[in-house]
Amino acid sequence: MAVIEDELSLVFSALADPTRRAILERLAHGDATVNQIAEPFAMTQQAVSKHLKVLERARLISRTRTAQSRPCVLDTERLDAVAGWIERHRRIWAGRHDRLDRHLAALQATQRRDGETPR
Amino acid sequence: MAVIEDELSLVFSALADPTRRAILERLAHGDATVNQIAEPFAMTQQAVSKHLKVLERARLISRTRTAQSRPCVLDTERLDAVAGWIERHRRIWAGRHDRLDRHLAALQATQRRDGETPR
DNA sequence: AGTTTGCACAACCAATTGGTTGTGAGACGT
DNA sequence: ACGTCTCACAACCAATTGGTTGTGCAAACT
Repeated sequence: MAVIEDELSLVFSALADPTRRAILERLAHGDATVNQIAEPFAMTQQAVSKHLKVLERARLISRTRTAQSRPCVLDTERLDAVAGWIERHRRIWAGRHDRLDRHLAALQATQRRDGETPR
Repeated sequence: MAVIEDELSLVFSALADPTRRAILERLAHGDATVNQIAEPFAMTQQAVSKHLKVLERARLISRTRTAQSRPCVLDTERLDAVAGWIERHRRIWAGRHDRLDRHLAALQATQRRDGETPR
């Protein structure tokens, strides 16, 4: 339905998949080929290739052609945009909370664990 | 396909829609009823209601029942988790770019708090 | 009591997503 | 030259997404 999709939406939806986040974590430790990336996952090479295309479209990774392999490299710039958006809104919301002195929502802030369950 | 979806994926995919981000921006300026939220959008009230349900499932907003209206309130906590993820990865990636990759193994070991263990 | 307002549930629809298998191109090893 | 390895394209499929209309409940207004 969304023919044209803004950058932010592309990045967020690319990050909305555990497999793709795992791929990014893998790449954070060093560049890798498609097969190296695909190896730990319980899915076909083609499926991983699709995920890489999504990440590439969101410009979270870029790829070069070295002989017959297509090494994947992280692209930091995109993540800065997302971090910027988040930070802006965090600030607004934090301000709102101080002003309104709402319910003791601050108590929930002790929970800082984000569990991931890859397949 | 993803029957069980982790918190992070829920939040990211909730943020991956411009309409929903606009709703959050609207709510940042104050609580609002469904109709107030729906007013500026060129879509039906039911569609907005669906978006609100997505945001609620991602726990980016919470709702109370006040008489016949269902005011929406922002929930900051979730965004902290996302900001945390982003920040962690930004650091790793930044480190990768202006440092020697070899020495990073130690650093990333200390920063890995969300167990993404693909297998 | 009857009407209006605020909201959500249900059924439907087209487009997208995330996976599969099948296939084939291009670079490498021998 | 031949086989192998790396990777992506195409066709297909089920499930999900993002919208619609139709409907109906519950609270509020008159």
